Amino acid sequence: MEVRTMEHYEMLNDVLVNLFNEILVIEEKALITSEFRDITGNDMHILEAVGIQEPRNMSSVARTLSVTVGTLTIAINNLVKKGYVNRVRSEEDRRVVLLSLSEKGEKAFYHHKKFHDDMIRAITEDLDKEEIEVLTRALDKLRKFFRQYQK
Amino acid sequence: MEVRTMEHYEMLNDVLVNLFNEILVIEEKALITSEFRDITGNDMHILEAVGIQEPRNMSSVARTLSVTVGTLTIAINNLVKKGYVNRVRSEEDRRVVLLSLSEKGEKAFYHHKKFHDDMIRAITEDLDKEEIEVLTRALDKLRKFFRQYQK
DNA sequence: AAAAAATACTTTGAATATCAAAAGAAAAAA
DNA sequence: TTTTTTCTTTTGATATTCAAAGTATTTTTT
Repeated sequence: MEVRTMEHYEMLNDVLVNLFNEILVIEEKALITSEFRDITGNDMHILEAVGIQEPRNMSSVARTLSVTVGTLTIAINNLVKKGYVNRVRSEEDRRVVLLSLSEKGEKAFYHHKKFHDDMIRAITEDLDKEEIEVLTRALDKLRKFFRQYQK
Repeated sequence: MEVRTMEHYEMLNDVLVNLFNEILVIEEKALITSEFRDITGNDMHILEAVGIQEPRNMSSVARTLSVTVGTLTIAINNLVKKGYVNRVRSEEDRRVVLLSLSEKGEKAFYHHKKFHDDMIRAITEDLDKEEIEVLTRALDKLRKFFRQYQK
């Protein structure tokens, strides 16, 4: 293995070992500002899954988050109590619970989104179009690797 | 924002929003094989922090993991009970506890390392030297972004 | 139409993770 | 020799998670 490649290996390994493990913690610190001081990083993750599109039911949100529906129920209890999420029984099928973001929840959602935008800007700042293309391709490979390894 | 760029934005955003959140879950599934069925992803993370170098004390490992020493004590109790970690009082300073990996712990450590190696290989396989360069640079920026945002 | 099965969700009980604060033991400083 | 500091563990409280049991509603079968 030549030196140059070795450096890249070390770099990538460091990212995998350290950065990914730190990201959730750091992200949480960055997100939980004075305005949204009563929600955790986990909560924010749930708000993101509930999203700003059509209301979603419990099962589908749980699937997105890879948790059981029981686990989600507890988390949603909290978010409803804190006023971030609306929980409404469906009229068509009264077994179904529909989740949506309250105004406060949407605010938090957009606050989070801004963090991601900032992050993407930071990453792509000094990259030209072609380089961004390369980066996108590499990350896509990373994703495929994970999704395939899952099996 | 032009269409091409928008696509990349979506792509990068998806990676940041979903992939990073999934990675730890997927990694855990991939790692907890029949051989190491009694440890969690969190355990594996701790084994990684204890590492295969010189024995480390509680405080320093806790700092690496960004948890309190009390939290680490509990986790180490488990790992010692399961036979992955050796916990020895230092002779020089009898307040200090020195942690090291047992043979079983080292095996798990290398198993984990192999996963990372596979992943890096998968990512870099189809990329030429220049492309790897771009990827490395972008990830380095991502790392800097996070470390700086932390303040 | 009634009974049985399936579906969507909540509740419960147990395990694990986490922190802050208190407590214990040993070393360093005064 | 006290006092203070350092390193670790313990304790009590809160949160997250899952599997399994329970509830309510809808769909399917008989």
